[in-house]
Amino acid sequence: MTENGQREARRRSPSMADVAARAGVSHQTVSRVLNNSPLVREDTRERVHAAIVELGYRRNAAARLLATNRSGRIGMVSAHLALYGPSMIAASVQEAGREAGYDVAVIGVLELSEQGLRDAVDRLLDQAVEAIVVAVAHRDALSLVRSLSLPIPVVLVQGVGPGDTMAAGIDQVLGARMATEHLLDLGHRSVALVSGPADWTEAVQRREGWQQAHEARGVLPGPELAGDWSPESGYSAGLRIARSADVSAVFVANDAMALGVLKALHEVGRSVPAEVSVVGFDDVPEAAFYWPALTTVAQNFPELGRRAVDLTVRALAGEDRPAVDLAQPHLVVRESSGPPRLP
Amino acid sequence: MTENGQREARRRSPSMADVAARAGVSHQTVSRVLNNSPLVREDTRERVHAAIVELGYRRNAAARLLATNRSGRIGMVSAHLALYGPSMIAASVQEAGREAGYDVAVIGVLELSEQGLRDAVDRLLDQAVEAIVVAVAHRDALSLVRSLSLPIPVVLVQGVGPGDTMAAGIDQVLGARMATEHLLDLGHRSVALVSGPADWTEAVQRREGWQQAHEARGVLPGPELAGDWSPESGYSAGLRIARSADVSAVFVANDAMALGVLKALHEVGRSVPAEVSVVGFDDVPEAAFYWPALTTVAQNFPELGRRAVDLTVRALAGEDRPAVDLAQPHLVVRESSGPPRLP
DNA sequence: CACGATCATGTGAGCGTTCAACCACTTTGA
DNA sequence: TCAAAGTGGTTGAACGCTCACATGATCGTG
Repeated sequence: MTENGQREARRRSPSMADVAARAGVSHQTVSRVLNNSPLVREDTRERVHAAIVELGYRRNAAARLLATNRSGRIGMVSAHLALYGPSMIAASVQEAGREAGYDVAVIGVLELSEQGLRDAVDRLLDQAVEAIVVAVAHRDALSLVRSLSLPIPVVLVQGVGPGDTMAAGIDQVLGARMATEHLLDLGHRSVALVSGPADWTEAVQRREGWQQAHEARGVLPGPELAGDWSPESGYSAGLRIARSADVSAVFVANDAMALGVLKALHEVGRSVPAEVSVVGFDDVPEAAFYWPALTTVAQNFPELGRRAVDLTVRALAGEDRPAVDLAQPHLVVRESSGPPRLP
Repeated sequence: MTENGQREARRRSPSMADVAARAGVSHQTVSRVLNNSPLVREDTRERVHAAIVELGYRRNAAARLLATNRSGRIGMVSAHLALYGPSMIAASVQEAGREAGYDVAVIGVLELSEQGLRDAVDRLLDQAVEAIVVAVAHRDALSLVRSLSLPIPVVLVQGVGPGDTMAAGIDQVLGARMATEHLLDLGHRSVALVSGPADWTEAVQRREGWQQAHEARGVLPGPELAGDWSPESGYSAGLRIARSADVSAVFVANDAMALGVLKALHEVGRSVPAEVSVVGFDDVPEAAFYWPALTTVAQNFPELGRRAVDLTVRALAGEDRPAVDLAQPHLVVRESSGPPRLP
């Protein structure tokens, strides 16, 4: 304890007071310099800056947060980050947040239980986030988060529909409709569907778009096969499709399953697109190199991230006018879709 | 200003003092309860807990950090999060960190300049991380980060070689060697290589393993084609391979490029594996559904994450004994590799 | 039955910021 | 000439927690 002074000097990083002493001003003046207050003379400002670099000072974020109660951080809860869509959304929000001057803390929820979600939100709250972006397309998850009534703004960014508030998304119904109409336009009488899991809003919406396209033409939709986003499920759906000779076109709710469908068709010896046309959804970077190159629906994720962050910033600024911001996807036509073989 | 009291009471979230008052104890006792100190009687503990839930109290992390100077957070700087390997590593470290009781803050570096990297580290330092995990396989990036001489431990987790300190990784050389030897064992006289970009340590190491395998047999390696991890680059390499009739086997440094190679071979009409065998690296979830199903090298990412975090925790505990922790990959044989066609 | 242990709790300082209030000194304008 | 307004600074009190230490019970022990 006699070496108290030494110990104290040992490794503590320099504080504002140290800088102030060095520059011969008060700590408050240092604070002003750091916060770009105009109320400080040019030469003192320079003296302070010099002291800062000499001491290698860096401002303590915790103390600042404690005093201001504003962290400059927004939280994001995601699920299924191994899937293409969710991971792209996470990346885009993070990037857009950075551009807007926010740190984005992403928490991936492993199991989509109520508890798991609550934990994720709790951990974000512990990190003092100023707002939370929820990117979980699971239906129950959405309603749960809404029911949490958090003291900070919550913005949705996946599985968004017209009824939502404070939500940014890409119009899944429209995308699916475009894909399906593309196939119908080519002359197919109807289009089969390989869907995603029914408890994902996005799966439901893509199914909806597929249905709408048929309705708009007054024709009955083709058969519907349940998938779970995985290539495996696409593969087994593909085998069943290959068996039924009357299916000439399939809309597959994501590219990974479409890959499985393609494989099944190859194995059975049905050619794509000559015998069966296939359209996917996502436009993963590999899609152009599937065999054959996959026609699919592309989503503008960077744009989505920006819109989500924009919404968040507005909510943070006190704007409470509910808003839904749906961006449009677009169809990328490649080689896996073509006109049906004439009978 | 006259309504100062009201304003103060307005929205401030409850503090330890509030809980203490409510439970009829001192703030310190509340702190003890929160930190599971044994020095508190069971009934007071319950009273405090009750007060906590009644008030909806949650402990202020900033204040805690300010007092303890320990954030319970480790930072991670990643690059190329859109690629399979890097994103898996990021996810696995995050998950392993959580299990070890740490928050993991991931920062994705977009451009791998010195400045970009410095910024990323700066931002992590601002977040008061206790250690930094660097998952950037770019050669220059590695040396740069090492030269930074940060006041906190730095652990490497990608592009790791035998000469490193405090590093966890998967043995890339071994993986590539296994892939190449598999092909040689099948009877191919030599194996061609589609490599990754030369400034990625991992690309260099996979090339090294490919070379070693040939050397061990005393045969000359096949031709080498430069790629950049993208399916496009694999595709154009594939076209060149298809043209040279004497190449019967290719080792492709990642699965995405392997997909491109497969496509090129299909287009030219060379069958896989009858005419050309192809082996990839990564074992992406889709690999089993490529056409044909891709033989490839799988890496145990969750294990890698655990080891990296373990190393970090040990470094945090003051251990400075340098350590390199290389896990073994394993070969997954599927349909894209087979014996050469007899001449 | 007084007397150190041990247990359970309270007290006050300190972490490094920002914020509100205040001060001294200059300029302005009627 | 003097009040008002602006400029460039200082001072001290928060913010909500933990740490070191003090204190008051309770208890076994010689």
